[in-house]
Amino acid sequence: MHYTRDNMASLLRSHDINPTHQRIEIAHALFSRQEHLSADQVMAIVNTRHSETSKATVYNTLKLFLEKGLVREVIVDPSKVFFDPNTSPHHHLYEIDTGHLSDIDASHVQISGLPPLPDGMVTEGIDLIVRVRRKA
Amino acid sequence: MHYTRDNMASLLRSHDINPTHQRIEIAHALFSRQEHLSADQVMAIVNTRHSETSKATVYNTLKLFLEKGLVREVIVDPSKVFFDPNTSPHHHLYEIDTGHLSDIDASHVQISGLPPLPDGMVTEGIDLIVRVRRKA
DNA sequence: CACCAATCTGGACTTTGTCTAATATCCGGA
DNA sequence: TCCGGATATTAGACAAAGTCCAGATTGGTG
Ligand SMILES: [Mn+2]
Ligand SMILES: [Mn+2]
Ligand SMILES: [Zn+2]
Ligand SMILES: [Zn+2]
Repeated sequence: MHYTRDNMASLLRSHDINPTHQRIEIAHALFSRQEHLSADQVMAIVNTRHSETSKATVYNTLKLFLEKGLVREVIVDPSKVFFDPNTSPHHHLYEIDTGHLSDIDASHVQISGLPPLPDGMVTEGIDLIVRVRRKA
Repeated sequence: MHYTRDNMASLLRSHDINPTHQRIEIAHALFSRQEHLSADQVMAIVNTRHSETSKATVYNTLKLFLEKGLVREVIVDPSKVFFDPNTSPHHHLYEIDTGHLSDIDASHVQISGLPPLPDGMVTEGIDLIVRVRRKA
């Protein structure tokens, strides 16, 4: 399955999102790269060559994708949020020096011994972030 | 051991920090409460009654505390950083609705199966965040 | 074509955080 | 005590990420 714009349209429809030109471009930026991108980076990618999509639309669209479960949010840098086209459960490795964020497959990682949740609470997600730095 | 201002001064000295009036007040805000506070919250606490400490000093001081290992940074909310007076290894529970952040004791939690680090990299820390929401 | 709802847009605005140049404080030596 | 330099604090300008809104576009449908 390639990440053509047509396939992006189907993907959007399957998540109950009306596939407009801008939404298709933004989805294509994320899914064709399979990388963690900030709103700023998405903006830059989508607007290479000629400017097509406004800042407001980029933010609105990413928020929409989030609500519809098409992407996931990764909060590891205090100065910007990353959007992640990989919504399967997985963890993250963050290289502090470079700002590069990569996936850690969850299938072999095991987390045990977490205390029971407070009453009336339900888990929205468990984020495990390994912060690394180049050895001195 | 109470969190008197005198004890704060000793604590600062023991971390190689020159204990000034402002630094003592900021340390006192964090340690007497033993809570996770944002820079904004620290600012508000320290400046109740009469204004004493500037925004620049609050940020400078929190960064200094961080460098000297007196506090830890917790990144869970895309809109602000929390500072944590508890530097022992522990995890966090984040209530998305309220923004409230609490500690999870690390002693019973076990994380296994993490892949080996990329070459030349060293772990700076492992953050485990359980995001919860009030049940619908 | 005319209409309506959904979408997109520029730009003003807010918030968190940084930077800088001027001032204040502290401390050791003469 | 007075001086001089180092350290610390400050106000306010600035920057970057993100939000908001009122007006313009778009894309069907009758
Ligand atoms: Mn294009
Ligand atoms: Mn006071
Ligand atoms: Zn990921
Ligand atoms: Zn904590």
